[in-house]
Amino acid sequence: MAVVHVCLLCHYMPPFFLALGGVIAYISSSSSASSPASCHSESSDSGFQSSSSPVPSSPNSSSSESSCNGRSSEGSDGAPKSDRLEETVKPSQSGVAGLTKGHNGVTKFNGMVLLCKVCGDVASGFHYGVHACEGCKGFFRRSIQQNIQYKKCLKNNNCSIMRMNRNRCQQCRFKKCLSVGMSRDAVRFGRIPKREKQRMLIEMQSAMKTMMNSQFSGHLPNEALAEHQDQAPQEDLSSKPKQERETLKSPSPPPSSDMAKEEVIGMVTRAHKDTFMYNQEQSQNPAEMMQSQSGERVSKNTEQYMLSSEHCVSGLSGPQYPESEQHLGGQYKGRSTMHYPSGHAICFTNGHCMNFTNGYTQRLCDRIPEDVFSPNRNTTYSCSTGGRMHLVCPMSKTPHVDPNKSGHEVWEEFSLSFTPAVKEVVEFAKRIPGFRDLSQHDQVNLLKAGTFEVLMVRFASLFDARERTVTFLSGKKYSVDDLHSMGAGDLLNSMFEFSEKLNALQLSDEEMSLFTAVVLVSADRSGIENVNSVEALQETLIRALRTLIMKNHPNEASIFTKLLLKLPDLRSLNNMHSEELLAFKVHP
Amino acid sequence: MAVVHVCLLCHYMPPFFLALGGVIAYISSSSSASSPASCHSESSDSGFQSSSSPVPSSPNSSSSESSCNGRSSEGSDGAPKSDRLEETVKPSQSGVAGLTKGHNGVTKFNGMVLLCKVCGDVASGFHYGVHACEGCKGFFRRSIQQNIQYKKCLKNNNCSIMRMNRNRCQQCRFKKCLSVGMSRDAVRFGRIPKREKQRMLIEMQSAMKTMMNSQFSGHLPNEALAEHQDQAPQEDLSSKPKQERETLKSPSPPPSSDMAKEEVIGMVTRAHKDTFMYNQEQSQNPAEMMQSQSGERVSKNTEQYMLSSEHCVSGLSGPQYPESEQHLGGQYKGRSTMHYPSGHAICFTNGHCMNFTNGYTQRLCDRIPEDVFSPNRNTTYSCSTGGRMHLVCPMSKTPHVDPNKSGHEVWEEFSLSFTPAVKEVVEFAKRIPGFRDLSQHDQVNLLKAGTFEVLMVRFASLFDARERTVTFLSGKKYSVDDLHSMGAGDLLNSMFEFSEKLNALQLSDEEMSLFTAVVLVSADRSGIENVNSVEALQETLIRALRTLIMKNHPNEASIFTKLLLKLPDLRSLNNMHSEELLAFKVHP
DNA sequence: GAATGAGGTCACAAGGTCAC
DNA sequence: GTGACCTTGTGACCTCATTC
Repeated sequence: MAVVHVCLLCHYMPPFFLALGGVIAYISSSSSASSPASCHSESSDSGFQSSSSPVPSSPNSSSSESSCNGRSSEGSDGAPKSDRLEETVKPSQSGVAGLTKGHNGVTKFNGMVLLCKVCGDVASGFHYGVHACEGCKGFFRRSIQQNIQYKKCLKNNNCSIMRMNRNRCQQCRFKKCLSVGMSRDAVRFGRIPKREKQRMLIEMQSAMKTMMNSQFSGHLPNEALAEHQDQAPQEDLSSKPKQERETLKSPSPPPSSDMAKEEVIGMVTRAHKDTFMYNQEQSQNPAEMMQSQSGERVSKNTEQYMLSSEHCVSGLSGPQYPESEQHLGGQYKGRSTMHYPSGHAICFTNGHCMNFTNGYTQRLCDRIPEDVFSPNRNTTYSCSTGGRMHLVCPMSKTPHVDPNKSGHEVWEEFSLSFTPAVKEVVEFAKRIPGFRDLSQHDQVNLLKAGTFEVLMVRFASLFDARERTVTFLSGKKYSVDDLHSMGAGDLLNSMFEFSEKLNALQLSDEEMSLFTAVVLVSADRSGIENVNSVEALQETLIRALRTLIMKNHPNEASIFTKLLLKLPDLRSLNNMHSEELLAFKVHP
Repeated sequence: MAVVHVCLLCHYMPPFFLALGGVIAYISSSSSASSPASCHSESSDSGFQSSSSPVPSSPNSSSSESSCNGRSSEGSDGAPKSDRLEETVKPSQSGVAGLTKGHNGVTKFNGMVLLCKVCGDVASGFHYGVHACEGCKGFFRRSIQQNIQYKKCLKNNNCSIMRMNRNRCQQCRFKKCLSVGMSRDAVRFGRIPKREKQRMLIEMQSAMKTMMNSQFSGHLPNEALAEHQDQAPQEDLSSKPKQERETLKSPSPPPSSDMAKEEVIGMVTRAHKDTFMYNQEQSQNPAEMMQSQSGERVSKNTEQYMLSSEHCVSGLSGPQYPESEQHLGGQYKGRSTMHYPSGHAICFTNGHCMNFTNGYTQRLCDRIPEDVFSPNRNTTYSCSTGGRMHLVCPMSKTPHVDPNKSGHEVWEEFSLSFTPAVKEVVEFAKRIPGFRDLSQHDQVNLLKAGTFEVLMVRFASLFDARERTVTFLSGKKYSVDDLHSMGAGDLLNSMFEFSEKLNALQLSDEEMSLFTAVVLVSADRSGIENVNSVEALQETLIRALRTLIMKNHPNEASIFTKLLLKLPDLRSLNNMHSEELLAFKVHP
């Protein structure tokens, strides 16, 4: 979950290409870390194939670079810079072609401009352990020298830092500096060791090559795919010893397991799409999506969702799944969840929350697990803060509870709002290949333990970290502050944090599908009978996910890791949520 | 800034030996020179002092120095050095086996890397009468050539001089140069006289022998030991697996990022080894370990551990950590842990467990978090099942509670047993590079949330899934059934399951180190102030872990994934454990 | 002739400066 | 306060004198 603010391939050079008169400036705006889409999104034309052959830096080419490297520099100094570039673009005298640096500070590599890891401006060198521009270098220096405590960020502590806006929020800029690794301890004096240069050269070339492949061919050739499939994610193949690389590249044909992976991916993706109507509504009109995030539109979506999903799921549960099987647990009596309560509702308060575990479970599977949890079920369904009743849960239509309604009525209404989503998760689970091969006991337990987590992932988009709002299922948005004033507490904050990070990954539908499947089978296993089966299924899904990620983001394997690291976070959220329920029971 | 708290041989040749599949690298990272307490307990007659904390590396670690020299971050040049190391490991042609020197400047002695006496960096030779690196050589040269009067030290005229910070205070650096004996009068031109070499060889060997025998004879097989002493190192190479040799010889150096990773690996591994005495005791004698898992031996180990670890940690926490810093949280008042209680004790019952969160935290950091959890702390310290009192926790000496003892006494005793382990975790955390750069608040919160999980990993070996026994810290084994009859419940089962899977991975020390570090910084973040910093640190550690896994198991990349998937499991265990505490509170 | 270190060189980065 | 430019080191390599 660590948000890497650099497109790894990339490490230093996250990027897009600019092809200019045959000379390529290799530039990144690493700052937009969270938007992998912006990485490698631009492709140069075919002129730029020979990644392995260092781009010759002829005098005239270099000047064009500087004039086009995307830097809207201050103008006055633009010309001199380009002049100096020319001077410095020459074969390194140290014998390692590649890295050159003008004394004006523009660091180039093989004719490619290295960019500031903090703001994406042109880097002037390796400062405090990071390729950085003069601005960020100076800023960081002042920050640490004078130990400045910057004013609090006025937004969400996650301002994007780009050349254009780097001066808007000092706190976030400094944070970014630290997060990309700037440190007094990381300074490197003296000249760059030959080997280092050599290494950079190789890295760069490999990065370019990879990029070329993925850019021009749309997707990776099978060979490349095979390369990744059984390897743990690597940030950069070139960093591996030669022999190893060769092993990786060996043209082993895609094994049958690969086919299985593709199949798994396809099935899970379809399952997801078929069982997540909210999402479908949302992405139904991409153009519209691009246009705005207007409350109205969302409102329409969510309303539609609430109407449609119920329908959708019941449709699914027809011929495909015999009625008997709908009762996931049958007469199974859930084991005590005392030690590990698994309430599935999404709601966050500061200690009080409704307990609707049973209610929804009942609707969900037509079964009533023996939940030690809810002796008073349906009597304590809402949060009371300062005398007012609130239901601070985005899965409800609104946090406001009609005081004229009876407890039962409130419950019914709320139940109506989240039931479709829960049902969808169940349907989704059932369509995960292999899930239904597990014992019913385990299916139920995974769902009990994991539904909240799946919903959290599915509905992460309801949390808008930038605006600090939560969109309820009615489509209405509420500000975090309002929700806090209604009694929401730490759980809400944590959910926001989680959502923000997850949303930043901008997962595709396919990825989201696989990920939620993994989330589900990774659910807490304390009540699982046959752990090995669950693990085997998990492994299959994990492999599929990895394959998918490697295919979609060959240069950002770390996304896979990031996703896995979401799992403990989800677990914590789940537990916090459960504890809310428990706390409620203790102090109703 | 990353504080390197490594206890090393000392001042001048702060070092430890690394046994690397036959090649011994003699390396140091002169850490805070101000930690004499734990340093150089042994000194050879030769003037080569040996470290009190020798850290043998895992046999398969391929890049020797990088993983152990404690050089910090930038490390860009470390890798090349390591490569050349291998190149230069060849029989001296001068007729005296032993000293060799690569033209890159790395001076080796019998395959051991000599370190700069000033800053601990890798020495390039014998400069001005002292083994020194290129940096200190140049610095000293300029100093005396130009007779520079450096600016007064801004601190106490006793800045520690390490590779990382050697440029921060010129005055102190120069002073250090002089104090270690650099002098224009001491220059030695030309080749080293045979006699001199011979003498050095003997000294070195004797130093090594002493060290091997007294410090960590158990870590190296005897035959390997003999090999090192009498044979030229390159012959050792032949004993290495083919692939490993090739890695070593590989001309392409690991990238700087890898270098940094190697450094992280080295530091974390050392931290782990230095702060996990139970482990050390266990592996002190591999031969014995191989023989049996007899209760008696374990018993000895655990008893030793309980005696030694306390000592160890207090040693660590001496001069290296100013008293003020010992108080991890200072006057910090922990936020309410109501929603996410973080008891750290390891114990499992079916709903009843002692609550010693406060007790241990207090001992741990000399601070008392405001734990809403324990109004009756120290009054409810044990499990009562069927009238009998039990303390079903392997971190205690025994599950049986002496009914004649007062609650306070029982608590004290139990506390004594687990406190060392907890302290060790704290010490370990502090030595994770970057951990101490987090805010104290976050350090404390991570420790609060993660200590249990770290302990769970560290002590997974106490759970023997095959035999279905748990070894308590006293060394005594108890069968699962017995423990269940004493009140242990689901938590115990889950712990068993977890341990079994973890143990199956057979992690090396290095891997274990990195993994526990990852576990710690992956702890629940619901109370974290600066999530981004924690995430950045996590990312660093994750990368290091991945690098390590890839290196050690090039064909089993899935191990990395498996490890990440342990995180949610740990989270669940942690939560179950916490819920035990909560449940206890609810039904004392 | 082969080691081996002093001293030189210069690619580079920290930190200072000052117009903006 | 920012950041382009400048000054002052720093240290990886190189050359060459010195010694065996």
